[in-house]
Amino acid sequence: MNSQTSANTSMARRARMLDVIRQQGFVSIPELRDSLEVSESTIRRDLESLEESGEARRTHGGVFYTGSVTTVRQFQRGNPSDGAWDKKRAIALEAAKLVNDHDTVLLDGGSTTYELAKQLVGRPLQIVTNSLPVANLFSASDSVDLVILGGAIHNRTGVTHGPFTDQMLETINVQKAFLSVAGVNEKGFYNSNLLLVETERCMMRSADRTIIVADSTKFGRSSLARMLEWNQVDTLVVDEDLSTLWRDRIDELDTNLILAPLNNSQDTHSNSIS
Amino acid sequence: MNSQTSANTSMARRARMLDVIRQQGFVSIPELRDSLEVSESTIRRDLESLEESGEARRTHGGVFYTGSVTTVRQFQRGNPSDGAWDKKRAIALEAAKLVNDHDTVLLDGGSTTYELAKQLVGRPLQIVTNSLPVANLFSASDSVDLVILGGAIHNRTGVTHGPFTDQMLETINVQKAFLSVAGVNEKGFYNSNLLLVETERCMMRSADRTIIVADSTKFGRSSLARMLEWNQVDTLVVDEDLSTLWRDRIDELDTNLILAPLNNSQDTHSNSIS
DNA sequence: CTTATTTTGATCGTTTTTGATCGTAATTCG
DNA sequence: CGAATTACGATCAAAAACGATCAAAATAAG
Repeated sequence: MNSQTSANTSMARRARMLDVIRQQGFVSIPELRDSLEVSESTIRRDLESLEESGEARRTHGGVFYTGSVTTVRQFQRGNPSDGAWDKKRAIALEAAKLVNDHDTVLLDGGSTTYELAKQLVGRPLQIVTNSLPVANLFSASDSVDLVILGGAIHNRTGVTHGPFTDQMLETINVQKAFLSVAGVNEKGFYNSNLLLVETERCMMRSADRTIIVADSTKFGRSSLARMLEWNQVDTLVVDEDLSTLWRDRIDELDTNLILAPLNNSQDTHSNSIS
Repeated sequence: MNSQTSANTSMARRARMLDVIRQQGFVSIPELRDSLEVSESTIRRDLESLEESGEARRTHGGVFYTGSVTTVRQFQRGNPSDGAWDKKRAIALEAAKLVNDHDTVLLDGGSTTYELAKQLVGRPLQIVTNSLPVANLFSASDSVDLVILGGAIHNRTGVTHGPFTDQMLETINVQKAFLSVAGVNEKGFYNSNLLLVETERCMMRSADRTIIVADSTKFGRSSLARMLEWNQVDTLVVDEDLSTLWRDRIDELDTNLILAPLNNSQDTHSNSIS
């Protein structure tokens, strides 16, 4: 009941900014300037920090919302439980380099592919996905042609699967398919659900290149259903914590291995994605 | 503005300060100075101690309350209340009554059908939809079997359409389909996009009953593409602001008309946020 | 009543944040 | 393919906020 925008600090401003971005999906900088009544310079600076924390993604002409799941207000102190998250993000950065503009890309569900999707927002691409969260990321974007694979939703994960999905995949061809896994061992790649695995097999058949994204903790683990054999996979993107044992093993196969560097330094200004 | 009678000790002041901080979530130092009528230096000192005890968190420009489990303070979440929004909600309430438990229901995109979807969350149903926002509503629900119609995403609206969608609809049968429209005139029902209209025709063919939800402002308006004729529609749900002219016209057809009462009571608190 | 200790308020130099300007890069349009 | 327009990042000066220091007022003790 007092002044409406009394909270005139950078933090409060960024919170409001993020609110606007979330609501609209995409906002231009002049719009934000009018809406928040600060200079464009300030907007740019805030956006820089907002992008760094992964909550938004800048492009020429504005910002996309990529909303991290962490709605919790966090100060500059690092979250202790981010070990695995750093790996996923590093993998996503490397995997994003494998994608060229105007590619047709298939994205599976899963947290790592979701991170990859966040990196791809704003680029001119054709995206095919069976993941509801991934689809939400791109749905506001003009630069992306988005195709959703229909089918029944798997409740926990928010991905479609089943005969509808598989049938639709048969008539689709993509250049690169990015798949996630629950486990990797010497026999192949695993996931936890039989129907999902069947859908992922269809994905592989629809793709010219199959790329697996998996953090190093997945290695040596198996799961219920075997999805793919080693020789069916073209490229594998893993964080550099992968043991030398596995590196050597993969060397002997004709699967490409890409190791994603884990940037532990707080060098945040050098990462530019073109 | 209150009496700061004899309780002018530092402890009492800090207690009041914390009260203000808790209430507002965030306060600037000048605000606290005005509110407590002491100098800024004193405020700073108090804040220092308050931060040390972990009850508040200072930042440049002010203080955040961190006292207990931070009720994540939303700044302004207010949706600018539309007049039309009340109508959509009234229509949604009536339309929800047409749905029985364990029905198979098809939901089109659009703001009115979205309101309907919100009313259906939690009920045991099979839901088929081409709308990304609608799918998100149900994706976390255990009681719903959710099927998404695949296909290309129409950017602005977040619904799938096109040949994939149509093809998938051919193999699907639902009991009731709820469709939204952009306009209604004496010739039939209109929407703005040709491909979307084609998809909606397929929806109608897949449904035993076709139900149109449209608020009264849509009547008399046409749009680019005619979707359906009057005789293809079983039931029409409209708010009670519909003119008598249109009521009489519809009376002469064999389309069921359901008028949704507009509750003018301020029952705006029942909208729940997932 | 005087003195010592604590608390408060004011001042000043330093740091952070902000807004404007300008050259460069990207995008659009002809 | 080149020109015009728009958006971007870097730089710099002004403004705001901060911490530290010191004097004045209030409180407590001798």
